[in-house]
Amino acid sequence: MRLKHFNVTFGEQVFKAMSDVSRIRVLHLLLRNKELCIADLELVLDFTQTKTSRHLIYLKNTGLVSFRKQDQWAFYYIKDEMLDFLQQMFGYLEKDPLLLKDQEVYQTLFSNRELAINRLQQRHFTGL
Amino acid sequence: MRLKHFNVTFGEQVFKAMSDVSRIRVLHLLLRNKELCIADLELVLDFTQTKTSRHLIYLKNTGLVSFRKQDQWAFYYIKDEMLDFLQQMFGYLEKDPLLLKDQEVYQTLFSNRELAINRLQQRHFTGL
DNA sequence: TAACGTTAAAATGTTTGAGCCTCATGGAGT
DNA sequence: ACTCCATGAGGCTCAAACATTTTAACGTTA
Repeated sequence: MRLKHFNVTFGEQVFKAMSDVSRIRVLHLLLRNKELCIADLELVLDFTQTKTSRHLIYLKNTGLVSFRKQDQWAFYYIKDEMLDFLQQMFGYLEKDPLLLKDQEVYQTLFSNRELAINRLQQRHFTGL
Repeated sequence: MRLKHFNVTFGEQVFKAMSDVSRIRVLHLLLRNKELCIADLELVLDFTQTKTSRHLIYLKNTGLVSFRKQDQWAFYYIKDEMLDFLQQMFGYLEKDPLLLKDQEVYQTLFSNRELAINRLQQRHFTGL
């Protein structure tokens, strides 16, 4: 169920969504780590909460991402049909230092169990 | 000399360049027909002269196109190192009705010898 | 378990700034 | 003078960043 073709109207939206470094960084993290909540993205990217939320709503409205509510968090993830396209896009950006650093920061925070994802996993282990 | 990787800063610029239907249509025509001058693009796309000129300067400034002066015309073309990337982009848009129509209009005008390109070729045949 | 206060997560209301269009003008070449 | 193209100024729409408010989970106490 991948998207092989789209029209210029949608294309315009998609490119506009990617025409901002903040959103590029968000999409990159979502692409490499399945899903993140607003709070975790804030932490990794060092954004304000408002900025993070706005950009994710923007991405949701253009149809690039979706989210699910679990406990107190909203976990955003890239929509299935866009994975193909975005992976191709980020092929061109895979060497970028800023994106590489973002992923490192994510890994560190995850290892240190400082993310909401960790707490979520914890709860599931303890049976709740 | 194709571009396989670029950083987010340039990526942001490129995506911003493509985040406008007018510029998408221009790039599409340049991609399929090597080079066009402002006046011809005006004619094919039904843009005002100002609008056409502004978008092409925008594309030139972001590094997607370049141009050469010949006789009274400025012929714009897609830069060599961006061909690969743009061809991949437009693979997703190849079925779009508006883009297909644009190319048809171009073909018709070209066949009817109503474009600057035609006059250019004419001059070369007659030896200037 | 009902009620209160506290904190965390996310969304919304507002203003400033950027991008696109049009009209009009300017300049270079034939 | 005519053609082709570029640029300046003004108006309009949309998006980014600010601070603030809503929503909901949690803990304690009784």
